[in-house]
Amino acid sequence: MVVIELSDDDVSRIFRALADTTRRDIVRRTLATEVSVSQLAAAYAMSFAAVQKHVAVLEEARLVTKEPRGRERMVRGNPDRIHQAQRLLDQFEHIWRSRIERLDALLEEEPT
Amino acid sequence: MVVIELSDDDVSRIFRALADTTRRDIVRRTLATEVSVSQLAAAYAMSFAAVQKHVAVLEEARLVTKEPRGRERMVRGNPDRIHQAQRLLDQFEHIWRSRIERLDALLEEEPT
DNA sequence: TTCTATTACAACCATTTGGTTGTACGTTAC
DNA sequence: GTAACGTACAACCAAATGGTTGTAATAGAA
Repeated sequence: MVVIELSDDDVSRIFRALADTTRRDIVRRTLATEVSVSQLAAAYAMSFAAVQKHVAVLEEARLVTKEPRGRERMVRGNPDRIHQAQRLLDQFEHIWRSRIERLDALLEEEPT
Repeated sequence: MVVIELSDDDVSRIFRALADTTRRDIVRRTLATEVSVSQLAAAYAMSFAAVQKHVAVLEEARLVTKEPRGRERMVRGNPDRIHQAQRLLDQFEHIWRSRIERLDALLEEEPT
């Protein structure tokens, strides 16, 4: 696992990309199996172009990759990126935990 | 820990709220210590009203709570909600892992 | 070659977002 | 009581978002 430093904009792009039901569903599908853009488009009640745009947003966030296969573009979910997002949330939990530790330390202080 | 069922809109709201640098910073600050809205506002190069709106977005996503204290409104980060977001990402990883298992099973199949 | 499927991309539109300023209101301090 | 502080909220604005339709290019099938 290569540890990549995420810029603030990267982080925003990742969460932004995940903030849409259709896009989350696309991530699920492309993590489960490899599918073409047109196969994805067939699954949703919206135009092909709309789905194409959703895939583009996910691609910019690097949550999926697109690979040409004949005339199709196969979309693959990127589990590494999901993992990175998880680690971001971990950092929040660390902040919270260290707060609790500080409070505990206060309570344990000997009254002078 | 109470396990709450998150609606699709809830999930969108959570990720949407986290898709902004200022808001992520507010979450960090309010997980670390309790701060008033005006204290938060003082930390950023934008108007009080703008920060107020950011807090409102976080509040709608239940990532923070606001509690009146005198004339101030104290903002507290909600670690439970962060945890829920983490579990959402966990689900994506499960999908990925079960794909790998399927592929492994295929490879292990006896050629007939 | 010709037809069809898949994709790319531009132009357009309504709504949302992230910011602003201004005004009003309750609370604390003097 | 009055001034200052902290908040709420409305109105406004530019830019981004999520959708549409239409057109063009490329690859595969007939």
